[in-house]
Amino acid sequence: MAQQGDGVRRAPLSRERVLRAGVALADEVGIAAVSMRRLAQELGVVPMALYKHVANKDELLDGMVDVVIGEFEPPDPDLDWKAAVRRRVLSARRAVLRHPWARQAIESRTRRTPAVLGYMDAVAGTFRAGGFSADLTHHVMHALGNRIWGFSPELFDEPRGAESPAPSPEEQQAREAEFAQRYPHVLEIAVAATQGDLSGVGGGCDEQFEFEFALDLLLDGVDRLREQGWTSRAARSAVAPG
Amino acid sequence: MAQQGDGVRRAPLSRERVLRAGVALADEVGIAAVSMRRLAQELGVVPMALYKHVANKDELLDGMVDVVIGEFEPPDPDLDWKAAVRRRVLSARRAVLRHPWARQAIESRTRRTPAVLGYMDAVAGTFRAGGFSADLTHHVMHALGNRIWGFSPELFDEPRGAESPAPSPEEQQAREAEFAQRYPHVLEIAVAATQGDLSGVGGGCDEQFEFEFALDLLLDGVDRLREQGWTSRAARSAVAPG
DNA sequence: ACCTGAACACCGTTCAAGT
DNA sequence: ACCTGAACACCGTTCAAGT
Repeated sequence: MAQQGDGVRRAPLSRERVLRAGVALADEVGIAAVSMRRLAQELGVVPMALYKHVANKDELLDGMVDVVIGEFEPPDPDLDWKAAVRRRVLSARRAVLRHPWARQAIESRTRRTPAVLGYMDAVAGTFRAGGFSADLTHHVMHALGNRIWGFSPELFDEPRGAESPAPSPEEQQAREAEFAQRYPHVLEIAVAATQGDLSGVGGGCDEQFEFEFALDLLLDGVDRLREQGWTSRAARSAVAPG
Repeated sequence: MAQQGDGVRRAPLSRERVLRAGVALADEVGIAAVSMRRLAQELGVVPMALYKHVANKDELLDGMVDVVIGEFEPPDPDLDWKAAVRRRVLSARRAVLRHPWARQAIESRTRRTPAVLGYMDAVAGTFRAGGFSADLTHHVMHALGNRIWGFSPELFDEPRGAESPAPSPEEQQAREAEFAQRYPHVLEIAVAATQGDLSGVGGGCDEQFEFEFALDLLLDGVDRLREQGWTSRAARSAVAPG
């Protein structure tokens, strides 16, 4: 039964629809709760039916990342290389922030799909057009690392959703005193980051500022190398001549 | 039966032993194959027994990362800040390379254990001792990101273990031609990276060189900021005055 | 009081039996 | 030829029943 009974979900399955449903489900319940079975249920379909559109769960996740990449906006082609890279990466960032699971999915995927390669090619092409050698472009891409996807790793804890039942004020104070003694420098930079508001260590720092700080540091750094005609051959032989 | 029958595994369980066994198992079979049940079996113990030493699987993984952090070697205290950070990070890199699963485990963990905080405190302390303000130190740590753990993200495919049955030479050539047309810049930088040896795109690049390139780029960049007396307040008001 | 086997509520994926 | 229910070989974790 329920074969043609409920009549609500009649749109035929397709890879596109499976992937979009995967993205929507991950947006709603988090990536950890996305399973083949749960996704099938969401689509009103038997789990096995998904296997006609994706080979396995890995391919599903790859495809979901591709959907996010599809949301990246290409920058105005008239921009100079630095502005173009900035815009492209900040557009990627907006997409990744819209899909909180995407960061972890991108980090754990190793498969390079056409969408992934296409994006990397566009970024590399921007550097090449800006006068970077293929050699330097390669190293620059490595230096940017996952920042080309618009995110940098979480250094500190994610803000916690009150999992422990709120310690008493005096216990809280004792804990902070111990923290200050054991990790004085971490405390210090957390204070510097939040101008004194310590609601959860590391909780209140301006991630967007950090991202752009690091991005510009890297772009300015490689710009300088480009101007100097840096090559990896010269860099290697400077360390180990011969 | 087997309660006292086999006599081989009699060392009493402890958190230490559980974590070390977890590390050894992950080294052997990969992190994906590490399950509570499998680990218990490896220790000659019923799965439930592990729960006396770790609260759950998340805590097991956190503990395993802590074991790896325990292998980091603190640098000679007489080194200047840049050399000290370099040594520390490169020591972390050696440990992470010894445990290939550690990279992914560190990326996916969000819990900040005492071991994690202790290491971050040491790195932050090195910058502070080198004349960096707490403010700049904070931004520098963010810019380094996961590179303080000794790894940078994989940009290209991991070398694949012949999963497809080796295409025919002409098919291989057709595939390469299509790749060259669709992703010319990716191809170009792959060629530049490997000096023409393209056994698997992106396969043969010198990751250690890339890592040190990016590390030095960042350290030199922040050194310049330190000399200039950079502050985030000034940087912010340069963008949006007032 | 301690320990643990069985059970619960899931997984991804295969495959044989049905139409 | 197509489709799919049941099954396989797993998970992490709970809990009640046993000693």
